[in-house]
Amino acid sequence: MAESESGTVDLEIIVQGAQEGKKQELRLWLRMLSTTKLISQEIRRRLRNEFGATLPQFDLMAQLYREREGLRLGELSKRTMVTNGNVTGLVERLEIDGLVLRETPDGDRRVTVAKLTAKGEEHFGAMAAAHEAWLRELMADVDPAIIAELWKDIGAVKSSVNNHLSGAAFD
Amino acid sequence: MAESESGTVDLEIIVQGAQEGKKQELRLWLRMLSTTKLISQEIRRRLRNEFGATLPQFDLMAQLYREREGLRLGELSKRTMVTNGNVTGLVERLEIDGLVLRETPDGDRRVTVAKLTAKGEEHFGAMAAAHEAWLRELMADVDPAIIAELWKDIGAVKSSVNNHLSGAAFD
DNA sequence: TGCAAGTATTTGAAGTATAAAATTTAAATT
DNA sequence: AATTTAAATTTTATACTTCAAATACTTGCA
Repeated sequence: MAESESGTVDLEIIVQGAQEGKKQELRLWLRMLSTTKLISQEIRRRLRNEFGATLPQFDLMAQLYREREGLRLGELSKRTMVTNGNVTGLVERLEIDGLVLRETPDGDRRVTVAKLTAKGEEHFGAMAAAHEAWLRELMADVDPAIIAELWKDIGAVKSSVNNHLSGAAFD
Repeated sequence: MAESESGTVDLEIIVQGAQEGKKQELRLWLRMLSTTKLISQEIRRRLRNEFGATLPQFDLMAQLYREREGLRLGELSKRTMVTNGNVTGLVERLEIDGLVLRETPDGDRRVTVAKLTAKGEEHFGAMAAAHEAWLRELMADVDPAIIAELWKDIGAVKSSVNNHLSGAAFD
């Protein structure tokens, strides 16, 4: 913050800062994107090889696991950030595998509620334990303090993004 | 749950630390994933509305833009983290739109090189400028120092993940 | 009562994604 | 030269993705 004294040192920093600062967000985004892709691909591969499941199916089941009474498809769509039309097919396939079941409540026949079957709960339990261990393994070289800081700072990014969206959608 | 009279303080901290630390990586991953999805969806929407392009197409063109002589499809696959088979269709559609062209070099007829057409370069140039501005806008509320730190720390995560992959693939 | 307006889900079309098998061409062996 | 091995891409099959339009049901209100 010292612009004082002789005054030439900071000029360099300012000039450089202006150039770099311009693309800083882009660089961060590209790195976030490639890192997320990398992890996703690895998790996807392991889910497939060890449990015969896909990542979207895992995500969907994770939501149902913590709401044992089940969830409406629309609510499932919001929580998984998957479009409505997509949830339909996802639940359909899981129902065929006997992991999820659909039912229409008496009150409102427009609604479909999806919930895990006993088989689904058991299956997901095993996957969730492995999934958590995989993440610890993949991030093993990162200092826990850094992990905590990243969690906080990415939260700030998320808030900013949420404040500048063009359409709808919130967190 | 105290195990001894005198030495219980640290134990609690340790136990709690172990519990929390256990899921820290999972929490970070979930936040990274949801934030990345959020930004992707917004970028996707804007690319579609303002340029009639998709995100994968944009990514692919970005690679070709910085390699004016063109790239082999295999190389394109690595750089975009998109599978081989998928690159084929992606390039095919871009060729139909006249943004990309394919050619087979004389030396090796197994190879296909894709490069941007003049129209493709012009089109991408406009998109890239907008894209960069969008990211600055979306992250506008985040302190530049935090952006820089995130870039560095996510780099550490990426390295760790690369060191613990089960199959192949590097950065 | 009756129908316009709203809500919840499904369907359809085009594109993107993966893994794995198949194809084509090149290089290395024998 | 014929055979094997390897490399680069395409094809195939299935799943996931989005957006937009269609369907089915509910509600509010004249």
